[in-house]
Amino acid sequence: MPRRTSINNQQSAINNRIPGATARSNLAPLAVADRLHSAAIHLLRRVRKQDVATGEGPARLSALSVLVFGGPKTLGELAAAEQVKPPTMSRIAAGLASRRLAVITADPRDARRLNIRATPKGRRLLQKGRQLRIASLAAQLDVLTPDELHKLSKAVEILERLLDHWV
Amino acid sequence: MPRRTSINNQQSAINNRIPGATARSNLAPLAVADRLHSAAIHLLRRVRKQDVATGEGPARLSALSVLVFGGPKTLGELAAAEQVKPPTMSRIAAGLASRRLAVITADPRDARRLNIRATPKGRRLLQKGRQLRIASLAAQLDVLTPDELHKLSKAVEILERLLDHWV
DNA sequence: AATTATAGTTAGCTATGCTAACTAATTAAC
DNA sequence: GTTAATTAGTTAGCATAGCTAACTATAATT
Repeated sequence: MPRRTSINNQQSAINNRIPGATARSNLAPLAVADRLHSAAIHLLRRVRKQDVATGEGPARLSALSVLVFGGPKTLGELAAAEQVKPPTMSRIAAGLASRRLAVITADPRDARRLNIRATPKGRRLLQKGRQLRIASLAAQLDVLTPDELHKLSKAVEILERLLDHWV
Repeated sequence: MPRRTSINNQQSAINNRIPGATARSNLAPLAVADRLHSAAIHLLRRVRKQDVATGEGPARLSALSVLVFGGPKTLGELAAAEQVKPPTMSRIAAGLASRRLAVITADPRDARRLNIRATPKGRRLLQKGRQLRIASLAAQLDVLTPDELHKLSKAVEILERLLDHWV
């Protein structure tokens, strides 16, 4: 089987290859951006395969993750965090509630608002799924030398800082 | 606004936080896997925002990308590349054809097969979208020092090698 | 020639995204 | 303190994107 030079998927869409370089100064950032982008796509595509084991769709897992790690949220906050519109989150939240992964209660201070929080069951399911993802990635990292792992770790630090300041 | 320690989205689902370390030897891989995973999620989530400008959904953009960078494919090949089932790809391909982003022809050698190839219009649309993604990422990388950029580049090399040998 | 295997399609389901139009509750104006 | 405006979610209805099961058509085998 020939190795594909470019792969894409549902979570990614646009991909590889070197763009036409314009100014001299940003040639390097463009090239690194291109390869980093591609690597991120392929990496997530692979770890995401573990998610089927949870029996839940990506939107629910993602919203649940925000609830588990970010604490209770109103529907609007959850929609904003997930970058979806309120009607979409309305259905996702209802789905989580129907599966007993979250509970939805009225806000005592403002009857318009809904408070949504993860249940212990939701927490367990999320942790299990997340563990599968991380474990599958860690298993791959295991072949690296300590030096490579260290370099990778340092690069992640750079990325974390970048993401922190991203507009 | 407080910074969320963990974010997730449609393309990601499961996320951050340090898992319970078990054996001593794989503590580091697990920790790096965790942060790398999270960084990849956040990075793609941000660049993906550019995709709306293309006017096409993620599945179509992704399939189109395979066609543009990998050349013509049969429906089955495309389905395999995208990790979806044939009926799903059948509709995606029909969608691409209806938008004149790809053409579907019968294989002259085997009448059961369909040959799907990107049109010039499809190529242009993909390149435009991809450019927006890469440019938005490159713009962020631009704040890095040459040394940081170099370290990032080296880490991407490690990742590329890892992905190459991934089962 | 008959059977089996392969390539895609059709039908029908679920989930996930959207906008537009609505209800209900709160806040602001007067 | 009514009335008006704003805010929070829901409902309805549409499109996309995933699946399985059952089908058609073609090719390969026996």
